[in-house]
Amino acid sequence: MLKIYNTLSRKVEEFAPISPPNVGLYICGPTVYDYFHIGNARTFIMADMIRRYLEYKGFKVKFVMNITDIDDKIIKKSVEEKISASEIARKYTEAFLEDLNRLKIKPATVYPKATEHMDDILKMIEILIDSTAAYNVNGNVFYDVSAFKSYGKLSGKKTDEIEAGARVEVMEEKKNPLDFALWKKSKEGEPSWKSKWGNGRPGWHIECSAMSCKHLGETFDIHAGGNDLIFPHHENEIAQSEVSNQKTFVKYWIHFGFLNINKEKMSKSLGNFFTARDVLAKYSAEAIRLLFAQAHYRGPIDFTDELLAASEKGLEKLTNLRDAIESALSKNKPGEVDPDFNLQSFEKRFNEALDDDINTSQAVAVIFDFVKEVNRKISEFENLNIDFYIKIKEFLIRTAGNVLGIINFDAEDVKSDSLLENNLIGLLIEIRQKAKKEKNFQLADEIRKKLEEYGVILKDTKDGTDYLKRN
RNA sequence: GGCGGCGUGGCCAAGUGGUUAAGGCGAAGGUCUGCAAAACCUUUAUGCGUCGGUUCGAAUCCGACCGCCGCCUCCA
Repeated sequence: MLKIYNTLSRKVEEFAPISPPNVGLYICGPTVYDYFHIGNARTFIMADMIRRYLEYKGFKVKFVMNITDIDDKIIKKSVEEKISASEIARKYTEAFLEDLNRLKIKPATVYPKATEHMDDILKMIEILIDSTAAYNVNGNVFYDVSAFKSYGKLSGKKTDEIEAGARVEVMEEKKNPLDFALWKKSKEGEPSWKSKWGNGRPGWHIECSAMSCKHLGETFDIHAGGNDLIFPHHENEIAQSEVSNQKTFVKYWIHFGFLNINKEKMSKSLGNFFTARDVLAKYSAEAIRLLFAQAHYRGPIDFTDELLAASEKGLEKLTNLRDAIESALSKNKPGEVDPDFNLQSFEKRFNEALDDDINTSQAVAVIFDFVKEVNRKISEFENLNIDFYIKIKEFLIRTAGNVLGIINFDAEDVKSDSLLENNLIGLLIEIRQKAKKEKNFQLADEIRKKLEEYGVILKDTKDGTDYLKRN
């Protein structure tokens, strides 16, 4: 039974979806005005792992990730770069989808865009005005926080205390400093949409309420996002949706910890960030995912090169085993030994770890324990039967592959697919073999070293020399 | 000021009342090897921020203190 921490109740709860086996999962996607950074990537990756685990458990997940493609920041950027706002949005939406793909994040079921949901947004604002939870001042429409008694239930904030903090934006048009914009009047030359209240564009919070309702219904299972969205963004979503639909908005709220740089939050405003692209240029997606999986999703991670390098190194344990499995399976030389190997116990431990509030760190430990145990069997017995290799391969694909996304068995870099290349490498291996026999180790080592420079790694085993390609 | 969280080996990190405190990186020694690589074996926290308390028993519960971070404003 999966248990998960719910920000709303501040407790670990049993996960019981509204209409099993279906699960609705919504996550706040990016505002597309720039490349996203590796801290954003943590949220996307952890949501992806939760989604994949739910699917592993047999749930049918509808995964919705919105794209905010109209916003003040996009307009600002379009002025700076002298390109239209829609062109900025288009460019960074494309980059966003590309980066998700490179991070091995499974595509969402839908990526709704704000600009394509104007009717839904306008309709929701109208309902809010009709129910007196919103008011129009000269073409700006605001949500009236005092209209929603439960305001603050997610963040644990009380409206009077927030006002005491006096750090909220004060606008003369607002009745209450906490009120937030649902519809913003557009200035001359800015992108705008027609509405009853004049030309303008939607506020940030209302988009998520309108789009999640459209794609997942008035009440859905899981809403996830970064810690910093709890207040005000998610609080405001609750206020809008629960007043306009008169129903509970979301059953489980999940929030992810930050990625820090020198113990400080990584953020665009502090400028202390690396884009996901920067990091992907130096490290593999699998290493990034392993790094995130090794910590608890709610805690902070201090991001450093050393940590990523360590993850990259740890990953080699996994890829080395993968290569050994593929090599054994391709040899077509079935052995007879059927080792005593309790695969179920590993699968059980893996499940228990993730069932316990998505303890990915524990799950990773199970995978490494498994790798060690398999390697032990491989070094203990010379010819293990094919059945054993097939079973352990399937286990790794199911768990480390499909759920955690830290290993890929479809990698084309294991062996070359070019016959000529294979033959040439085979020839060099033969020559090296002869050199070794004649104790010409200098030549043998030179061949090995040169091939390594070209990305071909030789491994001397009892049966001869094996090789694999890496770049 | 309000609310939330954190402090575990050289580094990262799980564990939140009960056998020898997971796992990864690093380090040392060994097996295998011509040498490597990989893999395996052994070693690497009598102790979990500090001081008290509860308990037969605490990293785990309670109290105080020290240190660090986040949200309260656009931010994953």
